Amino acid sequence: MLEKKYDHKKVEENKYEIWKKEGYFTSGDLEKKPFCIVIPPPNVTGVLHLGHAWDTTLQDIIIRYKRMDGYDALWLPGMDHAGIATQAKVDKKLKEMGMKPREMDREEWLKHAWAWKEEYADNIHRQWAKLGLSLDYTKERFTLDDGLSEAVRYVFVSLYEKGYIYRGERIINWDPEAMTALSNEEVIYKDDPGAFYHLKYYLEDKSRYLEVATTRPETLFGDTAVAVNPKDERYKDLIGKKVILPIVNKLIPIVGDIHADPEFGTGVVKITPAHDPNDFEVGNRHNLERVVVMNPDATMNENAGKYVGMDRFDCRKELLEDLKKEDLLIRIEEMTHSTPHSERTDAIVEPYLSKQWFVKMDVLARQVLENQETEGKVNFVPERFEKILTHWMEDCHDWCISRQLWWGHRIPAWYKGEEIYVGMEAPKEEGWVQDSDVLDTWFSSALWPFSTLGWPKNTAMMNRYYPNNVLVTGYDIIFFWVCRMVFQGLEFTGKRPFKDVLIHGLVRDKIGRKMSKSLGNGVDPMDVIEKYGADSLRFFLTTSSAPGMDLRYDEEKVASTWNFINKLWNASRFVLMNIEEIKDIDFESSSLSISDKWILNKYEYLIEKVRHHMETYEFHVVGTEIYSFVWNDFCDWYIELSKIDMNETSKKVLLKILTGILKMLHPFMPYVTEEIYGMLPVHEKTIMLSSYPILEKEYYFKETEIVEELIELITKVRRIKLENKIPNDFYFVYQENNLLTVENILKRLLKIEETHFVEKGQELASLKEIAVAYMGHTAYLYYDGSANEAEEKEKALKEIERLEISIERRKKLLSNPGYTSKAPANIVEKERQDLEKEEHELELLKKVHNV
RNA sequence: GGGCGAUUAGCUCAGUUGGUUAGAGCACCUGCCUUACAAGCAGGGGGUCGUAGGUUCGAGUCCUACAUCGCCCACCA
Repeated sequence: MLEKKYDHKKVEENKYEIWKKEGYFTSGDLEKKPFCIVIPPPNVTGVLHLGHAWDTTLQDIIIRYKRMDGYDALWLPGMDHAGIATQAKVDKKLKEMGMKPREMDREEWLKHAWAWKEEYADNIHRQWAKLGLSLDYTKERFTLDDGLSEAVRYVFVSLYEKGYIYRGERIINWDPEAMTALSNEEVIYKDDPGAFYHLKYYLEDKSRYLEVATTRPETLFGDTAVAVNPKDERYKDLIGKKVILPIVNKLIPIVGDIHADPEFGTGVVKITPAHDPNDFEVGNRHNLERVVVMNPDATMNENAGKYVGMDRFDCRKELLEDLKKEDLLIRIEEMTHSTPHSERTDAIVEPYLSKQWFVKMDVLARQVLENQETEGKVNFVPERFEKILTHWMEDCHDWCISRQLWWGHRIPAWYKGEEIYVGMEAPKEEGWVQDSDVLDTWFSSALWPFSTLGWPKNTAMMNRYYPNNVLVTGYDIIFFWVCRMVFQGLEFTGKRPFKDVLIHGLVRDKIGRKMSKSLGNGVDPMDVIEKYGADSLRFFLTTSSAPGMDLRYDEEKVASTWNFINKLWNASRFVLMNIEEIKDIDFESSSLSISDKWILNKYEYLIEKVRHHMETYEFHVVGTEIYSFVWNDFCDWYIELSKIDMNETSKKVLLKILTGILKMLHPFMPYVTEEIYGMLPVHEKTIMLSSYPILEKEYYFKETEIVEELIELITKVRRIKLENKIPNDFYFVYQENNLLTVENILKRLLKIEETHFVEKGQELASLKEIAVAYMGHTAYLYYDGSANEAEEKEKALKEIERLEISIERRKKLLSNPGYTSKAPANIVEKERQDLEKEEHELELLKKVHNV
């Protein structure tokens, strides 16, 4: 027997270990149809937050549903080495231990990094277990393991051979703190206070100067020209002449280039080809020299003259002083300026000329756009997120993939003098030196849906589980990750990597702010589990918002989910108390009572709705449907009705429906459903592997309307009793005989005394009368008391008025030929029926209240 | 500059292809320790669906404009 109160700690103890030990999570039954989800690999940098809990629970719900519904469901776990993020954390830790990570031997450093990885992987495993995720650990992968590293090398080599990977000097985003290149996606623009510094660039003959505005004056050491628009009448004549670069006193040309916008500022732009992507292009057009003025750590280099060795911002300050002294600074225009920051280190990113590896994106992107026009497209749920993919593909720049880091996949390129060798393995001859850089983390993540299945080998797993059925992720990493998986998947497997992408939003705090470390408003899912259990957290996370929308974390809602589970717990307790001797759930339809039929009917509709919304990933609808069925239909009405005449059939119906509820709730709340399921007199070894409820059309009953009528009648009488303070020894007088068939129900649920249930016609003149109209029928209460009849009459009059208005509207509607001819027939028919019903109700009410 | 989302009860959110009386949880009011559950039961109140137009027999839902809030992309000498 169940305890009186639901205890989530007790319920959730040990179950995960058993599931895992028994191999319930393990996929591979070849008799069944395959279904596969590959987990978005969390970074081995830290702990999982509520966003992970949400993301993974969604996947677990899908996987558990499919597993129960007869699929060979593989949910493949794994983690991401997260190059720059992990390296930063390992470095920080080493520094705290008093070491100098950047001066360490690379191999030595990597040992520390792997130790870190092991520690954090354990941590993540523990959290996955707490959440109850049914991951197939026998197939777990890590982005740096041998197989995945081979896939990475294979992809690099073959893209290189196809000409889609090249090495070149370009302006890239340089993170001076991590001292590595970044991709465009790893740069975040923030509005910072800054200024436009207006400088004087004198013409060679010093007859006049050009006013040049810049936000980064320290880059002037790298200026190799100033540009004006060739159509700009103000400066047209100056093209070809020279100006004196301030402070440096070097002559640089004035070039005519469309990059200079006559409308913007003074219309004169300084050109620094080594420190600005646009200037780089201008430099190419005019064969300008590229002068790099900074070191990798963003201190000034020897090209900055006396400022050499200074930090870029110290240099800016001092340079401005010097410019002022020489009267070369016209003014400082303060403004907020959107500055690029490194996503990981937050350092201000320096556009920087550097030799890096790139993926040429044009052909790869076009393939994706073409594929999205076909049947084999990637389906986004909700659909609107497809635009993020297509926009990215329509407007993507070549992808800088080399990173000046140690933690990652080493680039499979070797150099000997000017020669380059790119291959899966190192060249055999002597003298080749491997590129010291590693690849962008997203380069390996992009292969995740298939590299985890053994690709590039032609494995059985690959054949069986690829493409994946669905990918679940947040909208914030669509262009980081989803886009890249799609183009790599198409390029290397010829297929989309996954059929569907289910997109969810971000978890926010109670007042709508993004959860972040700096705000300190983060919520640790492990704390929530401690307080309310994983089942409550899971149900809350997955049923509280519509697909694609953000979610506000609200502890009260988690608590309310706990209450729901407690309700389920107690309903189960009631059922179990009553069905001990039941050994099967087979019953004859002929033995079903009207209330049995009513609940079975509702139950079948529930299965239909739940299955439909599970397939379309509308878990919030599934949640609401089950919630209201359990609480309102099953607990409030059916259980109460079943108490009146508890017989073998109703016991079996109770068991059947409870079993179905547990199964439908299992994907959402695996622990408590397993606990209760195990106590049922009829069950399999685990609910996880039991079969999901299927529709049984024979339980659609049409003759259950009387129960609906009863519910309305009972509700109305309860209100009248409560509002009029009518004592329990009232008389209930029914007008129609069909109420006799449900006499017991009325007596019990309305607490009518045995002798007080009487047919219309008996003389009760000494008592007061209140009429109850319900769904076109009437019943009466007679009682000895001082209730406010006037008030009841008032209510009846209000009801009459409402009915009259409604009838009037319906009549008008039905006499409108536009409506009757254009609206669908079933809608019009329903309108007619409702009109008839209301007219009948009105007539009755008027008669009863002598209006 | 381009795109997206939101605006519905006091709060947090649902609301399928347009269909009549717009739902839930929490909060609120009234009465109950009724043998599964007081973290509960029974009953109740509360919304001119951001604004203004339009389409339609019919609009929370579709179209146009506007307002407010938020997000993404691009640009930013």
